Parts: sequence; structure tokens; C-alpha cells
Amino acid sequence: MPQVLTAKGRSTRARIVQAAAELVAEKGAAAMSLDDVCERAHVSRSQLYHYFDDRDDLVRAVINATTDSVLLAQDGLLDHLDTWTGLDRWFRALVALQEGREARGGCPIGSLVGQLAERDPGARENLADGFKRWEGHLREGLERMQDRGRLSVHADPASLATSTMALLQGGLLLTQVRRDPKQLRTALAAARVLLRSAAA
Amino acid sequence: MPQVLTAKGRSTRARIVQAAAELVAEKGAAAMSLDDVCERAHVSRSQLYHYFDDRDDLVRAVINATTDSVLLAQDGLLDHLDTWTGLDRWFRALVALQEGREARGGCPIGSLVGQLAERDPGARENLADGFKRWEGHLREGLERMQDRGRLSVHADPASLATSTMALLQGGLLLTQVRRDPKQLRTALAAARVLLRSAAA
DNA sequence: TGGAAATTGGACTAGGTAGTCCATACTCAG
DNA sequence: CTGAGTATGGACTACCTAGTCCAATTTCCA
Repeated sequence: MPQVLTAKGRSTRARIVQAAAELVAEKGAAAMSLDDVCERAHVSRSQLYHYFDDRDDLVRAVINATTDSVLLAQDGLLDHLDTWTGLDRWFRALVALQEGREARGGCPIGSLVGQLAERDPGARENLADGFKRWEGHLREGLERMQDRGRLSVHADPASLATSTMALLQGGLLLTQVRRDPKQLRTALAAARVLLRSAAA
Repeated sequence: MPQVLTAKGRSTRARIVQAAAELVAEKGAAAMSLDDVCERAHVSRSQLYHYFDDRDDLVRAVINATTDSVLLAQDGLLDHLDTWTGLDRWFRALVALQEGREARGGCPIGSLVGQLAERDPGARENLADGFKRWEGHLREGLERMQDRGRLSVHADPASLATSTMALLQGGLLLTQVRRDPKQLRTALAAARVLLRSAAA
């Protein structure tokens, strides 16, 4: 393992993670082979082991990269979850995203849970960190709403954020398994009802 | 492939599916090897291919067996989802189940979605069938409640059932990734709020 | 500019994989 | 009791896998 990465090294490492992330998204974590990664990233075998301890280490890097890209895809939405219109915009964007992919793939992070959580404790923690960051944006938005008196003082922003994330993840799972984006639309409509029921 | 199975044949086939289902639950679908299955079921290689076309065929049989066992584990609860107390009993039982397993494993069906849905279209359909059976019990219960005037005439039992399933699956996913059964408790408490908001 | 560290290439090992094949033993109806 | 179909045993193939190893090349800073 190198002590310091040069610019070239960082670029190679990033290319490896990118290729691995694509393969994980396409074929699943277990079906991603290191040979495939080498081919797609145009690197040799030893470069993988130059930048990563082993396969599990690479998978954990993929989880972090995927989390970053999922949050980036929601950029401009996650910082405005403190108004009803901001929440509705977020919900609509999530549904539109699934319609665009014809309900394929589910949640890039969520679908890794079943694949990795019981297999590699480190991977489970990385996935949990990803969900924490995601849910954190929502919880903070709801807290700001409560501060501004838009949410009842009896409401619990943390629980509401957790329940909304559950509806989102469950809705994505049902969307994926049924190949029907309406499943997510229904779940997020329920999230809207739930949040409104906590309005001041 | 045999035309008719003898009693002995049925027993052997069931032993194979049982062993495979255990391994899938323990190690994930991709990590279940046919050698492992042979060893655990005490059968030889050729017996697998005597009763199943190939690996995918066995996995689909595992999905069906797992669905049956998940529904069986809720026996006595799923037929009483037409009263508030019946719903609460169901919710409490689901939480207790996760507490009993220390939040490990998530939903035996749900966690297979991310592993198989994009890989094998037939597996995806089998999983969708499983969810349909499960959700069907809830939808029918809610319909009976509506018929009896316990649910608003404006409520949509099908959407409520879908949203509740989303909360259940999402809650299980968060429970698994965070190793915390409270995540499911929170999600199901939200389901209760959602259903109550549709009360007559 | 010299040399230590970072980067790269690619062959190689050891083990696991799904699936095939052929022979044998069993079962049960006619 | 016999023979056609069912059930079983286990070796074998061809391939893919993660990980190792040694050597060569490039980078960069002291």
C-alpha cells in the first residue's frame, strides 16, 4: 500500500472504483469479478492490490462512491426539505427518476443491503453511514420546519425522517420487484400524508 | 426430469430445497454453492439435476419455499387484519420477531430482491408473487374493514396495503443495516398512524 | 540528478464452480 | 416377477475466481 497517492495514482484508483461501481450496479456485488474490473478500468491485476487490500476493501470503496453519487443526484433537493413545496419537489423527482429507468435497479444503496449486510460487517457499516447522511438531510429539514412552527411541537422529526426513509426504500423495493414505478408513487404519497398529519 | 415423483422422490426434493433455502438465508443467494447444498441435504450431485433443471431453477424453488415459510410464520395473524387489534397484534409480532433475531437478516423475501431481481427475470416474478400473496392478506383485511364501516369510504385499501408493505419492507431494511429493531418499530408505528388517518 | 517510493505489467497458483456423464440400485404396476 | 421408469452415487471436465509474486518503469523531491 502506497503512503501517498500521486495525481496519476488518484486517477487510477478512481477509475478502478468507477468501473467496479458500474459492474456492481449492473450485475450485483457477488457477480462483480476482479477480472471484469481490470478490463473495464484498463488496469492490470497488481494495480487492484496496489490500491486496495482485497476484494472486500474494493467493495467498501464502491459503497462509498455509490452513496456519494446517489446524494449528488439529489443535489439541490436535499437542502430544501424544510418546506412543503421542497418535500413535494423531492418526492416528484424520486418518482421521475424511477420512471426514467423503467423501475429497474431499485435503490443503488438499498439493494446492496441484502447483498452485503450479513456478509461483511464493514460493508454494513458503510451502508449504514450512507443512510445516515441521506436521512440526516431530511431530519434536519424537518427540524427546521418545527423550529419555524410548520410542524407540531409534539412531532418527532427523527421518527418522521426514519419513517419517510422506510417508505422510500420499501417503495423502491416494491417498484423494483413489480417493475412498476407507481409503487413508489403510492409509498411517497403516504409519506406526504404522514408528514402532513404532523403539521402544526 | 422424472414424470412422476414417488414419495421418496418428493422427500428428497424437499430436503434439497430446504438445505438450499437455509444456505441462501445464511450466506446469500450468490454464495450458495451446489456442493454445499449436496453436503447439507445428504444427496449426490446428480440428484440435484434429477429434480431441477439448473441452479436458477433451484433458486426459484427456494424463493417459493421461503415465501411459504414466511407466510406460515405469520399464520393466525394474517387472517385477522380486519380489526385494529388484529393489525396491532401483527405489528407487534413482526417487531418481536426482529428483536428475537437481534435485527439480523432483514426480510427473508425482501433481501432477495436486490440479489436476484435484475439477474433472473423468473426469480423476480416469483418474488413478486410472494409479495402479492402477502400484501393480499392485508388488502383483503382492509377491504373488510371498509365494508364494515371502520375505514372511510374515501380510503383506498389497495394503496394503504401497498404503503404498509413499503413501511414494513423499508423498516426491515433499516433494521438490518442499522442492527436496530427500533427502526421497524418506528416504521410500523407510522403505518398505524397512516391507517388510523383513513379510519371512518 | 540520484535514489527512494509510487506505479505498472502480467504470468502463475491453488482452489472452487456449474454442469455432464455413465453406471448402479431401487420401486412399482402389469 | 419383470421391466420400464425413478432414484442415486460419484468421478470428471472445463472454466472462473481471488490472491501472489517478481520484475520493470515512472515519478518526484531532496
